Amino acid sequence: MKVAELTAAQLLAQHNPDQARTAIAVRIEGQLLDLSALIPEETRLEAVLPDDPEAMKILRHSTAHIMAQAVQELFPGVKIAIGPAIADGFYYDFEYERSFTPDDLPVIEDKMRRIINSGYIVERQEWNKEEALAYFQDQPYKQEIISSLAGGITVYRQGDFVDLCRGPHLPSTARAGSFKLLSVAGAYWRGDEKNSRLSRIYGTAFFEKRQLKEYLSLLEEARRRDHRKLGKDLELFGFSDEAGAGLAIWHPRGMLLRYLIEEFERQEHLRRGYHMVQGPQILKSDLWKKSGHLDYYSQNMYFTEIDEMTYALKPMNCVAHMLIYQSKIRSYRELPLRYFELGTVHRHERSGVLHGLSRVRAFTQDDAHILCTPEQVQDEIWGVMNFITDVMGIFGFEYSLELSTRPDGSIGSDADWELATNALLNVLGNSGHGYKINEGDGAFYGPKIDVKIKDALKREWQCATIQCDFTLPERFDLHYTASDGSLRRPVMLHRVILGSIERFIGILIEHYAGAFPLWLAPEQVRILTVTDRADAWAMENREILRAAGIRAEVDLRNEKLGAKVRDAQVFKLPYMVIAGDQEVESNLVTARLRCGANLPAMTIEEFINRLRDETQKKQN
RNA sequence: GCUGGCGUAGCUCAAUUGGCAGAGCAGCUGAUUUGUAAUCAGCAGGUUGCGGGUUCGAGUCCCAUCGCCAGCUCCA
Repeated sequence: MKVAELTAAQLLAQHNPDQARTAIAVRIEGQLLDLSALIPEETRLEAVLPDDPEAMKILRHSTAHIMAQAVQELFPGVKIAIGPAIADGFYYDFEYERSFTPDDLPVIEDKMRRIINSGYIVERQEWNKEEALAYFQDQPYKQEIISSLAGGITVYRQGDFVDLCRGPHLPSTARAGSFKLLSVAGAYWRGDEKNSRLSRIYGTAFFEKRQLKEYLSLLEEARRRDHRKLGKDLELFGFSDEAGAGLAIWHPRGMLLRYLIEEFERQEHLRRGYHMVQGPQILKSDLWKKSGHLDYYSQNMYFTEIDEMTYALKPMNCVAHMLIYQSKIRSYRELPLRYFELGTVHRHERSGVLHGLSRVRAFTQDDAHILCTPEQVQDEIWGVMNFITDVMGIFGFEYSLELSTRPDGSIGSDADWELATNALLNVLGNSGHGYKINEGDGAFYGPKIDVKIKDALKREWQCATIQCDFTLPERFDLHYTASDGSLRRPVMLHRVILGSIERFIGILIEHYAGAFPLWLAPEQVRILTVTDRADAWAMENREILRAAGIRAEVDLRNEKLGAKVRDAQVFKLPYMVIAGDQEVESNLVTARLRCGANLPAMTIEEFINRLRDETQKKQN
């Protein structure tokens, strides 16, 4: 008996008329399908409604098609490539006689609105290869895609515009929501710079206008918090054309912030049984040959000649730590050995990837190398994991965990990989935190856990990482004497907590929007005088605060109080102390918080105690 | 590195088709002695990133270079 076939829309209308009106697509056994698809009448289907996570992708992908249609109508002869939905929106790649510019965007948007208002039915069709190749004869990118596909081709038609697509799509262009085209950029066909260059237009779309507005204001907020902008405004750091690209220059306020973070790290490491060490900036090339960096990393290294001998600026800190381990015979009783270094490394990053403090050519890692027995590996990883959790908690970051496992072409024995991978997995399992596994994404020398934190732009940054290494102990022929007198090979862990101090500070600036918690504020208190009658009182109290370890300054300028408050606010200083006739008279402190609130008058001792309490909490 | 865009005073920006490089803030000087986000006035500030070229004349056009921005790619 033949089963009647209906479109998904018809079937939905029969069983659930309410949903049929707002449905974007349907889901059948987990598969997304168009409302226009023909399906057997008795199929169980589920409506994909606008609040469904999949609906957003469909909307954005459909909006990309609408944009392609608009571009094709506005710019005859344009070649269209691909246009997928992405995390926050969509893009479409085009090839045209000129690059698109931001000025084109409003024109395209207008056209898109017209297409949406026309309410074209979006129709799914199945073509064979020959039909598709013939139809897209002027579209080389589509031809290439068609040629690479096996079997039937599905296309979507809306008005006169037909695009190759797997779908699903909105049932009509009228169902598109609020959208905005955001930027134009260069891109390459299939992401390969050897291929022809395309002009990419990025946009975003939401079902509700309110959601679009929220997203746009989030983008605006992200721009406002950009660490490159705040770093300059708050006089933290700078760059100089004369110094060179990707080389940060730390100004007094930024250096103080950095010092506070580094000092915090030193104390935390000492507390956890690490030894502080330091290697030189340049080491002989032969040593890099031994470590393997010359073979695997030399294109990123800087070299120099001294006495006819080649040296390299260190791109990583591990090598010197190997030499320290090797400097004497090691017993199992000494292990684990944890060497910690705030190590500055230099890497020749490609010029196009440099970005503020996030990607630089010289940076400092809070690097440690742990050498231990195989039996100790898991405890050591667990210790590092706790360390990371504590530190992220102090800075108030959310983070995600990823395990990267053995890649093709790796070195080390199966047993080594199993031991290390299991140790990492066990720690992740006990962490109480979800994690993702990236199969085959580990380094060739060992598996690793990466910790990623989110910044204001919701970009994820890799900070902490724990990596097992099977090569270096081998290459440096490290061993220790075991309890039975035999010589054994130690296991080595590389790990960083903040990763790059520079990048971490960049993230911190955006995280706090420049308003650092008290313990990190370079200038914690500024005393603002109302008239010069308070100058002596202000300076005297600055000294009292400084003696108590508080970073205090005075503003004695011949300005109105309002102007001084404003300047202190612009610098996002945590505390302002007002110094006028009243304060000189009473000898009490009147403090203003950067949120605008005033504290009741108190003695300088009470004020100091308050600041100490707040600093100790190390929280926002 | 690739593609595109950009580079004017410390900062934010202006300068008609190629036709006298300008403003606000910051700085300095003076006045003002001021109570919670900008007191007033004056002065000074530039080889328009650097180097070539076209032109009677270049901030503007061309070439090269350095740097910045976006994206691609990269991040053993």
